[in-house]
Amino acid sequence: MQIGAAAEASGVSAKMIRHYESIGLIANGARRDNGYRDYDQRDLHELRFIRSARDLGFSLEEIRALLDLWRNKARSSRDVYALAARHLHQIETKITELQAMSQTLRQLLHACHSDQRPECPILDGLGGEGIRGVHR
Amino acid sequence: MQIGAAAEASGVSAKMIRHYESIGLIANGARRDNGYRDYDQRDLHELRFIRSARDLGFSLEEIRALLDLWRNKARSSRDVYALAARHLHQIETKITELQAMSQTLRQLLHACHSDQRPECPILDGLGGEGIRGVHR
DNA sequence: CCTTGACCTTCCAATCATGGGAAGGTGTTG
DNA sequence: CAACACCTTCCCATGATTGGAAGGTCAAGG
Repeated sequence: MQIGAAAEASGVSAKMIRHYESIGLIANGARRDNGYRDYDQRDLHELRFIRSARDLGFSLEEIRALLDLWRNKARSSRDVYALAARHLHQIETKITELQAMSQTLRQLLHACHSDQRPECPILDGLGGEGIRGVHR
Repeated sequence: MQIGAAAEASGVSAKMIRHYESIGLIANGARRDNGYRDYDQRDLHELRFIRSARDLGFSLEEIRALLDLWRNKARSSRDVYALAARHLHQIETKITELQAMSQTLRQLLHACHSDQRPECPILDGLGGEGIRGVHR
């Protein structure tokens, strides 16, 4: 299986497959005589794993750790749980931040007449001292 | 007012103030004889505006547009509203995506025993075919 | 036999917002 | 005069991904 087919089947672009290989996330796999990369079902499984983890927002470093656990038969599910729980917490923190932003934005939008006149509470709000957008 | 004081007062780092200047987000302002940048209350107001907009998640390109509107006395609040509304929509989309991720993660975490054994529904879920994390 | 087109290879660059650090100038204080 | 706290410009790194250039490989069709 060439890289294009593996990309198609896994949902990971050929570009990214090469990149993951270059940073050591996946092993430098088999090559054919012509130098083309060759993928089997095992590789495909790994790529799909990565794809799923990316879809859940795990960083490549987190995925590196997840792959280590996945490959390690002597792992404890506690370690996996801890990693995933930490990530969930990050996501929830992010959601909270975004909700604070969206709430402030909605208030500003609500105060704005949205007509042809220049007066605008949105600009006034941004120009004022200090927006509660959490962040930084 | 030197750049350090302006940074302190605006919440925008000196590094970023120079950067904003270099990309034309703020004007190439006044310099003293020694070459040091010099800031007044007007500049400070602008920096605070940028800082607030960043806190609300606006990109620098969106902020560029907002600043244009802010400086333009003949603006219509409708244009400001449209820009902000578009941004709010992006944020809400992002929140929805993150909520989908967090829900899937919570389900996986809930199924995991989190003990010393290797069996782990989290890894199984990631290895399975297709995670509903929205995204990409 | 040669061309076309669809693959593949490596390498370099761009994105976005920010920070780190080097190498050097300026200015005040002890 | 030295120490220190500023400032200047310039280059590089981050994270994940994409784009593109320049070139090799291979099968089908004229």
